[in-house]
Amino acid sequence: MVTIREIAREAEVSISTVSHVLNTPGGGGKASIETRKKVLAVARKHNYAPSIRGKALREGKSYTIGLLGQLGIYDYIAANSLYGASRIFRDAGYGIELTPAQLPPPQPDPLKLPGVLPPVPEPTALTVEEYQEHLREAVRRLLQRGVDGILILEAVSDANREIFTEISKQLPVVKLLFGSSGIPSIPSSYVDPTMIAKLGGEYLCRLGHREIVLLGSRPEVREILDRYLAGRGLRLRDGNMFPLCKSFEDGRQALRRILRERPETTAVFCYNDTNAAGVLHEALRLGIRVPDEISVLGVNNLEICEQLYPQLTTIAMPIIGQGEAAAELLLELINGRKAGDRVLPAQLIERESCSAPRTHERITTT
Amino acid sequence: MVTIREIAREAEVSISTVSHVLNTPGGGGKASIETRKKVLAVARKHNYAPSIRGKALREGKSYTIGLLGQLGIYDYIAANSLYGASRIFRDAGYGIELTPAQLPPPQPDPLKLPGVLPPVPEPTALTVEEYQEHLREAVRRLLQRGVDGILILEAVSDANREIFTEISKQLPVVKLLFGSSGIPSIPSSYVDPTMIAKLGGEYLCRLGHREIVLLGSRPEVREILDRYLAGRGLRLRDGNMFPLCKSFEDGRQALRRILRERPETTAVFCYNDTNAAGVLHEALRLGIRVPDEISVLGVNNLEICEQLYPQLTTIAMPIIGQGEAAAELLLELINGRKAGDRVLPAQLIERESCSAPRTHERITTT
DNA sequence: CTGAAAGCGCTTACAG
DNA sequence: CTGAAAGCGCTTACAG
Repeated sequence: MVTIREIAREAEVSISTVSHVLNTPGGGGKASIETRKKVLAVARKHNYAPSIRGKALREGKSYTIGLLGQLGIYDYIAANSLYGASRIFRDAGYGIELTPAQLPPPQPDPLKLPGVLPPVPEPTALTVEEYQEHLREAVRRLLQRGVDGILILEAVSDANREIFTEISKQLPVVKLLFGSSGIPSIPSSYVDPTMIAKLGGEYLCRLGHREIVLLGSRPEVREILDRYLAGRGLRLRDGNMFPLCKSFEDGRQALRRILRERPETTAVFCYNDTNAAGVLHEALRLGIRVPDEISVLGVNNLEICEQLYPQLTTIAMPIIGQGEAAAELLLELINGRKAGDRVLPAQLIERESCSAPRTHERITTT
Repeated sequence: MVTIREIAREAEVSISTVSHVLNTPGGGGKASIETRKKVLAVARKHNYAPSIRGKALREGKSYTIGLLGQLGIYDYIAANSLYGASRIFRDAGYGIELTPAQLPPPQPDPLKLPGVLPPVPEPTALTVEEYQEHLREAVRRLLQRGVDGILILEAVSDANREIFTEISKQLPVVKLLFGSSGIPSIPSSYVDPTMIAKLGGEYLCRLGHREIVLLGSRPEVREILDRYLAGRGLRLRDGNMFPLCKSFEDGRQALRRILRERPETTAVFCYNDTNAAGVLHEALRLGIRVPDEISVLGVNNLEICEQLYPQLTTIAMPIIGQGEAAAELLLELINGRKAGDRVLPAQLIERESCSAPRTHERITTT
């Protein structure tokens, strides 16, 4: 890369003048038109753009955002919302610093060849202390690299709340996804859980379902849905049996348990598409017809929805949009303004996995 | 962040001495033990680590790697191999610069709410010229940010070969995934296609299949597999009908066409898990039993394999390992050494979608 | 053994 | 209208 010094020499002016011309787009009325032209011509000729490194040092900021989170780039939703954020940051002249603060991915290498590849640590095996150590180390690196703000891509929990609160005193911090941060100094961008609960409840009621089970939602969603159903003389039928049902495998087991303990169920409201995929998978295995014998509703609208059998009806949310909102929040904070939560809407996507209940046709159970 | 100047003042030494003590871990025999102790104590007290920004400017390097690619973070394989790379870079003191060079994701926002969210451009609609402009802009930003090297996460094509070649003259560049780069100055890390072809061919032959169809592989894989089969008196049965079969939807259509035009087929070798998922989906729809009536073999070992019905037998590759290898290559180049391609092994993962052929039991077609 | 000085690429008062 | 100077945080010869 050519430096400002070389541009100055070739344009036969001082570096001050070069800097000035380049930083006053309109002309500013300072440099003479001739000088201006000459400098711009030389700069264009060399395709010169001021080095961020020099600028950063001088201005005391880095034009870089640090990314902090375990999920990070390894999850469809996180990745796509991050793309949304990256567009906003890019347009504002900011880069995203990825690596040094990145926690391990949620799973080990799909293929381990013993003796050929180094073993990948199993992050699920991390103790709380190890996790916290990991997080602190990540923050330390981010600070050392002088990021201007931090984007958290992780759910706030007892294990990290204190650490996050601590950083937010030193630096602008915004959280992306996973609901509100619960920390006043850390605004968040997320999708309205009330809307998700109501959209799902309303849809299933409209189809005529009265025996509905909810899989793996946060407590507040459950409460909202319960209240909505109560308004129609209904209630959730699962007795809160499945608060932790999240994964594909969880979904499979949940369906078996539903068939055993709640055979009257006509609709399963799965709070993510992944456990919904597990429910569908197990239904296929057991010969339970979806949606004829049981309706399945997901949340997220992942790519996988169209690839499942039957295709999954789900509640979509603006994934890229959440990232954009978070980036806007963080830029607000960096520019010294106040910022509050950004709550985005959801939308129902009808496919094949829900229909009116036809309970009495059920053929198989177990 | 506290600076070296404050450490120096508090330890009552010059900044030179602070820098020296911190940069000679062993003691180096230069500073006195007392001074050393004092400096280290103060540094530790403040949790001081030298700012990368200052160091970078002085040393003429940024300790940052730029990421260039369309897929980037949005794909399971790319994301996980990137995680592998990030670990290596982090341990070497390098960060990864994400945003400004990132091209759009392969697909639009799963949810578009008109009037609520800004529209997301459809990258598939990019013309070659737009794509090239995008790429050049990304490179320009990366250079402006002074990255020490570039990691390319994209297949080399006629549209970008020249641009990539050009960058590799200015900066160390390494390509990750998608086979060899075909550009001498850009080494690559990838999985051995010969091994994939042979593993698949050998496995299907061992099961007794003689009527095999190949879906969506690159030509060289086809050739290798053809040669392997020829050694056993067999040949591929598809007449190269499906070179471009990549997506889920492609897989669905391919199965219908196979049943129509190549009904004798007993095994489908899908060159990725995604089109294999399409084949399985369509088989379910049509009532074709897998593997009883037709065996399906994938490549990649994506998460989805275990979630399909039946679970997909596939050829796995070291995904994180490929990223690690690429990072090592790039560090070699940055440190002024030569580096060649790194070719990694594959491995068969048996699940449920392949068995010995039982063609005569087929019940349905269409 | 320790510190003053130069310099990486830039911007911003300030002087002329 | 233009340029010399200071300084962002660091490291590295060099002098003492």
